[in-house]
Amino acid sequence: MSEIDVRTSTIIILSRTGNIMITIEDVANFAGVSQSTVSRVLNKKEYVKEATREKVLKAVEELGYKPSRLARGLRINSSQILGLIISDIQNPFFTSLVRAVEDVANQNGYSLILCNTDENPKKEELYIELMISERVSGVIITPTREFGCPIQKLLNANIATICVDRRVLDCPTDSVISDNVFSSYTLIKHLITNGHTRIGALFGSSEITSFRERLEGYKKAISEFNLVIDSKLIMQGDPKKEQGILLTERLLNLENPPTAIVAGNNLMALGSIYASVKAGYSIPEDISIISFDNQEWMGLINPRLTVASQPTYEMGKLAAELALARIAKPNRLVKNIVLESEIIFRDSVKSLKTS
Amino acid sequence: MSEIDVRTSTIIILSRTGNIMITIEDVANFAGVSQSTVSRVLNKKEYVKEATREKVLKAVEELGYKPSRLARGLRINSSQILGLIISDIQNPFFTSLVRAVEDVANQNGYSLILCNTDENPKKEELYIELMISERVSGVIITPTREFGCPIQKLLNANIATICVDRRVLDCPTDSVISDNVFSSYTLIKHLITNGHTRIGALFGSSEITSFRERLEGYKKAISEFNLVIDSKLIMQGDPKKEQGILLTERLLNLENPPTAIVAGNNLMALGSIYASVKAGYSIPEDISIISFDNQEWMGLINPRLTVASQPTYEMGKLAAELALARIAKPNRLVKNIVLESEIIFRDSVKSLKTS
DNA sequence: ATGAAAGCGCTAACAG
DNA sequence: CTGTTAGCGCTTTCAT
Repeated sequence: MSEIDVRTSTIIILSRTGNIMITIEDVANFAGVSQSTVSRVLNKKEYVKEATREKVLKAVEELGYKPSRLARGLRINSSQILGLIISDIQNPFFTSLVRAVEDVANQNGYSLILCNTDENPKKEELYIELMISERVSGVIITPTREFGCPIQKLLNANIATICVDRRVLDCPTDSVISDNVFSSYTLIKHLITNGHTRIGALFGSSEITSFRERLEGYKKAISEFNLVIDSKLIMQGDPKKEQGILLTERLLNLENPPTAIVAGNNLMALGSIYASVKAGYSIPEDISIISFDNQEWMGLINPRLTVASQPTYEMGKLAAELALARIAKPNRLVKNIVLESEIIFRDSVKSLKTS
Repeated sequence: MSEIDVRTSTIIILSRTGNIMITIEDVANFAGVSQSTVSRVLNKKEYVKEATREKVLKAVEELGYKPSRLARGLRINSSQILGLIISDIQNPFFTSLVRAVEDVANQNGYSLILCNTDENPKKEELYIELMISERVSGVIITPTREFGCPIQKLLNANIATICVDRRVLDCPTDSVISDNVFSSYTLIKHLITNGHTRIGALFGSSEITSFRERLEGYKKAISEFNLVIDSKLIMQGDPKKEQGILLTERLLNLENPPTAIVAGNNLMALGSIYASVKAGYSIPEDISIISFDNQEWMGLINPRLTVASQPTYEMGKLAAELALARIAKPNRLVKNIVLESEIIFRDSVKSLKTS
């Protein structure tokens, strides 16, 4: 790493001129009106004589006035900020969700504060408290667990709270999730109808809605086809690449290994593919792999991965809209939205059926 | 899509209890001290008698007091918020950069506001003005162009401003970028030493630092080896997948097509691979492809992609640290940091040399 | 249609 | 060591 200073401090000093933040008072003085008048034209609530309006607008323009959202927020007791608390922005699954929330937020005059919990309840609690301190108008959150989240604190602080991708079951919040049970069930059924009877599963903790429900879908399919649910085949751990690798290795080393593996999310899929290839298995010849969370690269690798694709942008969009709706009407009925996933059938499943 | 109401409005009403935001005054009254004392123990600036301190802390705990960052920010004239203005969070290149900024911000008691410009100067200006309105302490930005960005506005508003991944050349801001010229040069040299003489290039606009410099590195390598710079081989457009596809198709349809293509970023690489495969070319047999911005999937596809990998987390981390440093010392010398990229040689380049 | 004045919740002199 | 007081920049009655 190299560090280069390409400019001199002289230039800096020259550039640091208009340091004074200009306020509503400056605008009022400049326009020769009162602060209330300025406020009125800027918030266009009440009627102002056209001539004064123009005077004010000109002053605003001239002085480059930017109202302080801090002061405004303090006064009206609302920051016009939305908080987004997700587990990890580095997980591409959350990326378009974040984007959607940001889009909706900004279209409606809200700013977006972003936080990553890393599935860590301690961090989650800290961030929830931060949101209260920031007096955000709403929070969209992927809670770390279904019971015992400090989400009630947000509700008590009168902050519109929306769960996304996951739910909490011990307090009444709006939520938007995807149809995890059904999509998991469909995925597993696809495996079974292709002749697979021993299906390894890689999931995150069952304290998290999505993984609990996906496991449920898995079991439902297995039972429905009168196969045995072998607990040795069900692996649960940190839903990241590393655990994906580790748990796949365990699965592959089983006395009676699976012929197919379902990965609980894109990161575990990544790990599972790594581990399989590294162990000398070729996909889908030696092992079939399916996953949740479609990613662009999954259609690019060989073989192209069969996955359950969730409408992540849509989820984020709806969550943000629910937040705005609850801000507008705090006592509206709680709404729990479930979105359909799309199963994308590609080439990572081998048919074991002898035709 | 289905919508299910699983809870009744009764429960909601029951849960909406402690709606009143409790303030420093409440704490002071509860503890039987003045507001200043409460403020003092919470900001641990001055000394407070141990007994009073405990009284206050107990009151804070008891009442669940969370100081309003709005009020605090207004008073001390600093929001303790960092703004991050990037082109698009959906581009995975920015993902770990965002993560890094968020990590540093929160470790230092700052919140993070996120904005996407989509390379749109209008949106960029809007967001810059929003940052001023939010009275953020610092802004980290990937400017949409090297000249004419409204970044001076931030400087005038006395907001610490750091450019990341790109620079502006018409006002003095700190910056952290990667060594685009050199890494591009190295990548192209690798192609040339493998016998490639006609190298197609897919870059974004030269108004953007990274693309301008990568093009520069490209030309430098070509010239150095006494090859001709053929402008037909140099394509520039929106640095996204769609343009990656379109421009690759043009390249492939040239009368005298290239034997290798360099993609200016991960999205163009994605498009280029798509287009090549779709046109029936196999990589690297028929066409060699290299790219910038290493992504996990690039080591997973067949062939594994040769790329220049930038230390994105490190870039974000340094940018955030520069922001904090400038907030602490507004008149420090402007610092421009250049980080080394790592060239990862993999399998997407075919040797044209006959041995 | 506009101005005066109060106050949102907090910090920071300034006293004592 | 602690309390009193005066704002930070804005919105919002209440007058006029």
